Amino acid sequence: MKEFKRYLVTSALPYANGPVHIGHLAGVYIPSDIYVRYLRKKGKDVIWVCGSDEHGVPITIKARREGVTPQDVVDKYNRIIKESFEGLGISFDIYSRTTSPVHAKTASDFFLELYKKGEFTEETSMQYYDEEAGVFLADRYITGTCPKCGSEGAYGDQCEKCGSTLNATDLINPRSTISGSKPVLKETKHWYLPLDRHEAFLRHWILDEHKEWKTNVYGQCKSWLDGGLQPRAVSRDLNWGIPVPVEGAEGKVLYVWFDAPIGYISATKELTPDWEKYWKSEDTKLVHFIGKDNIVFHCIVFPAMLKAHGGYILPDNVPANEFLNLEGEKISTSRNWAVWLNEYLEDMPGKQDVLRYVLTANAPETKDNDFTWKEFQARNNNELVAVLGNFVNRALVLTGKYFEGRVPEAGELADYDREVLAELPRMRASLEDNIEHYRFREALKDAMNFARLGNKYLADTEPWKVIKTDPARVATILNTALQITANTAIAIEPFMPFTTAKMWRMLAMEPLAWDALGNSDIVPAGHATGTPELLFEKIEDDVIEKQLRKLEEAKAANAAANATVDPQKDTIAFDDFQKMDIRVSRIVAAEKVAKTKKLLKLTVDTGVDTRVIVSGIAEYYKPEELVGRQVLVLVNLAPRELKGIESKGMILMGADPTGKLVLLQPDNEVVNGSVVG
RNA sequence: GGCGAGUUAGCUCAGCUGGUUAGAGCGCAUGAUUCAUAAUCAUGAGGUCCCGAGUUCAAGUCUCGGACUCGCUACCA
Repeated sequence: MKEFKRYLVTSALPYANGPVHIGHLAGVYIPSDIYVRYLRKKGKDVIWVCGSDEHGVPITIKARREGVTPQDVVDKYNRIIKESFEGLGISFDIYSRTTSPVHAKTASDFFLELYKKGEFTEETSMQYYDEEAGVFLADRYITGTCPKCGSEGAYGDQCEKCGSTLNATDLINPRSTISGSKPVLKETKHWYLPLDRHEAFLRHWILDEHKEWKTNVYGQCKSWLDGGLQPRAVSRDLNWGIPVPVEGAEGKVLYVWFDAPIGYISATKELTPDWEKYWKSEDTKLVHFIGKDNIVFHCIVFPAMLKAHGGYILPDNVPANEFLNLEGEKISTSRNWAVWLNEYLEDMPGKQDVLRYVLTANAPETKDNDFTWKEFQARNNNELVAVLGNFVNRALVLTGKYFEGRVPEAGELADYDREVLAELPRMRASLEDNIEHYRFREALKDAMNFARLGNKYLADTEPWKVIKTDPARVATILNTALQITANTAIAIEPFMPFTTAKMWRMLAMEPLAWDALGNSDIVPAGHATGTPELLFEKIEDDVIEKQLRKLEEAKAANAAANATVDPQKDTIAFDDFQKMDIRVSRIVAAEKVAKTKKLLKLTVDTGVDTRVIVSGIAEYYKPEELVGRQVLVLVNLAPRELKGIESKGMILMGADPTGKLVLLQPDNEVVNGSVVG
């Protein structure tokens, strides 16, 4: 195995358009914090960088919606995110931001270097341009009528009513959301990073040289590589971001995906003048902690950028986690279904380590996992209070009671004492092995086993009984118990730093180094311990119920806000309506269209004729449920070919605000072909 | 539909390159104990290892087929 002299750890840059929630923590920030705290404690040369990702279209949209500048938005969330990370003890060496001047220069230079080396290709295309505002319009800045379902308010990249992916140029009657004016098509030039050029290299580097990567990461990479890599645009027409630093690129900025990972480099530069030692020495171990949505960027795109630039090292590992659900449902910012870190810190003061513990114990390391408040309560009460808190309390209370708080001298060790103490180095080895292989759930169990061992030791040796007959033996027992206590404090530190600090205070000791772990002579005899306090307190039902209520309320409030009905469309003449020929028709046959998820091929008797209509309702209706039913059909819609089948007409459906579709059918059976109007 | 990941005790998960009675934590039951935040310790119950076929002396572990869950991707009036 390769020997590394130093470590460079990065964590995915949080996007600065909202606070951080438990999903982010469990997936990325807590695992990386554990890893880094462990390395530091071992005395390794390690730096850990992170920061806010502050560019990109969603931030500009949020700013516009709130009537503030993009800078205001990112300032606000950068502050909230940074403070709440600090509150939870997430110990970055630097938390920077992609709007920093150092980053602007770094990203700009990076682009220029690739540009000079001929690593980009250029392509010219037609895009919408707002003449009033004088800017090219990103897809999200254009609305219009959806060419597919005809509803108003579709965006340039997607119609949220029907879910279609669109090209901005397909929109009927497009309008700029900035000025409201009608945009014009104008030529624009963009730069692309031809990932396909790096495919052979990436294939070898990942598939041959990094078989040890987690299966989800390796599999995802293989999937992308096997599918063939495409050139990716690195620039966009936007006025929020880092300007493309070449001539003729006015009004163009670096695309966020290109800009953001360079943020790791910029942050390192801001942190230390020695940054090159970390980024450009083969004996540095680079590790990217990310969520599964970021795999392609950190395993394919960013390495390709670094390779194309030259001089940079590539990641040794990319431990990506899966997603965390909340009470059985996907965490969703837009539906406000989340536990936000900043709110947790306010609602549960002093309970940072409880959250750190629960999210580590239940981390989505191999598959999506579920966070429930009930489990949070159970883990706190049955594991932290009962096992860890209780053991530490017992050891110290007994010492206080029998030896006035002074660590007693150990006499001759019994065989059993030696057996128990011999466990300590073994447990340390397992703990280290698990952390170094990014198995933090298992590692946490190892750490907790120190406290379990202590509880068992006390139960087996029964000092409260022995004290009556053999106080000297009790001195040995409690000395041993206190050695285990100090070991526990060291073992849990990467996971629960606040608790460890409390334990040193209770032991009245300076924190011991990682190297002390596994030893049984680390608490000196005669030392006076401090006053025992409770490490954790029980969490009662009402606290949990309050959190559950809070979630339900947020969800209800959000549903109410989203239930808004579209405003009425423009008035039309009777003639316009008359043009539509809607008939009551009967579905006579239905089958799934092969190789699609949503499409059904329906054969309908319209009274006029029997024809085929392809409809995207497979997610809501099974074919056999439909046969025999009467529905309303727009029969004179221009035919359209879908998946090679000519679809003649449209089944009329009702759509609720979430986009769910329902059939409309006549109150009574009527003859097929009956006119609707 | 294509691709990736997952499916092991009531719950959350370990089980590496196939090899004795399939493991852990929590929960549950019984017992012990009282130093400790009714905490702890011991013992036990509980598993057609998603289903089916195959390879093998031997399969949770390998191969093929299928089901379901999650993600990426394509198609959608």
